[in-house]
Amino acid sequence: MRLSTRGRYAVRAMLDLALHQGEGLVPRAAIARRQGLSPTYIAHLFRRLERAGLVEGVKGPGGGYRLRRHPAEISVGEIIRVVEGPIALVHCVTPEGQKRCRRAADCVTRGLWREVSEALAEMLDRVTLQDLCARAEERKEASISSM
Amino acid sequence: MRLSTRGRYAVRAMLDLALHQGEGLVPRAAIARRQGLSPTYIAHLFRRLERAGLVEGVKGPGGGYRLRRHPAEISVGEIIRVVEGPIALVHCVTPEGQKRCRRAADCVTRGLWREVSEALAEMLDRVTLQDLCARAEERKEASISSM
DNA sequence: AGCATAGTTGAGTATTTTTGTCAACAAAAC
DNA sequence: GTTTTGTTGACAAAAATACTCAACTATGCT
Repeated sequence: MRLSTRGRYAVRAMLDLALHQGEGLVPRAAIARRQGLSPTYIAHLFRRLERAGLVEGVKGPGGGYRLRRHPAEISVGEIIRVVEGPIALVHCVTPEGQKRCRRAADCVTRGLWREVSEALAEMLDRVTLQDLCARAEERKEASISSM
Repeated sequence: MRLSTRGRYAVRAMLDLALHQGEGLVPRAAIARRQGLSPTYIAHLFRRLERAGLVEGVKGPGGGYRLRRHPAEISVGEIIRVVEGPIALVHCVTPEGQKRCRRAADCVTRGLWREVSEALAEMLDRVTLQDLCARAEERKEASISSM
């Protein structure tokens, strides 16, 4: 029941983008360096995020990535769904998964998994990149004031 | 972010045990047949559950498994923790996982994962085997009354 | 005692998923 | 036209998952 690195890296990379978007386009190498990730792996994650309309990649010197929506309009849940698929504790509560499970119709536990999955999705959808930026700011201020 | 079959099978097998506990010891073969699972795989799951004190295995003819606590005292969360480990969206919010992540101290996303993991765990801890039994009964009555 | 029925346990294996890397390519700036 | 940067598909190593097998132990029955 773990998030894979895909989801975690994608959220961290997107947060990095949100934190540095005032500086214009953010190149892959900068994100990779700050977040300690592989540049090419980031490229693959951002390809999905670009197709989903969350980021935009600009080629050429001075190029890089930028968010296509305001950080307040991008939720953690959306990012995760893009790179990991539906937020579901079990496959059979997703539209396609349901078709392939013979037990789906009268499975007692399935109802539970569906309810919990929906609650989990709601939690993740309520948190936006802006919220995470605010947390990062708090964190920074706290470390300064404690000096 | 999926539950593995370990967790799902364990919950289904434990529910099967709860539903049939009035009939005395429930042999592995019966659970396997009803739930469509491999008997030997069930054996391995129940070995963990036995060590955790949730079930008891009785050998010999007429043997089988039985719950060691009342269904109302066994939560789905507990079952999952026994067979899958801590309920956590990311490894770094567990006690051991935290030690192995250099970023743990000042990671902004980690706080989010911790909060969501705790909420998820609470949800799963609130649901007991008895609750699932009640759902199964409802299901059965509904199918009878609709005839 | 001896046989049949069950659970116990450790080792091993096949499959799938995850987590990347590599190399060739495309576009844009200068 | 060269350099910088993103794009894309193919591929591969590693880890996790989902089992199976075989030998063993305990118990009840006749």
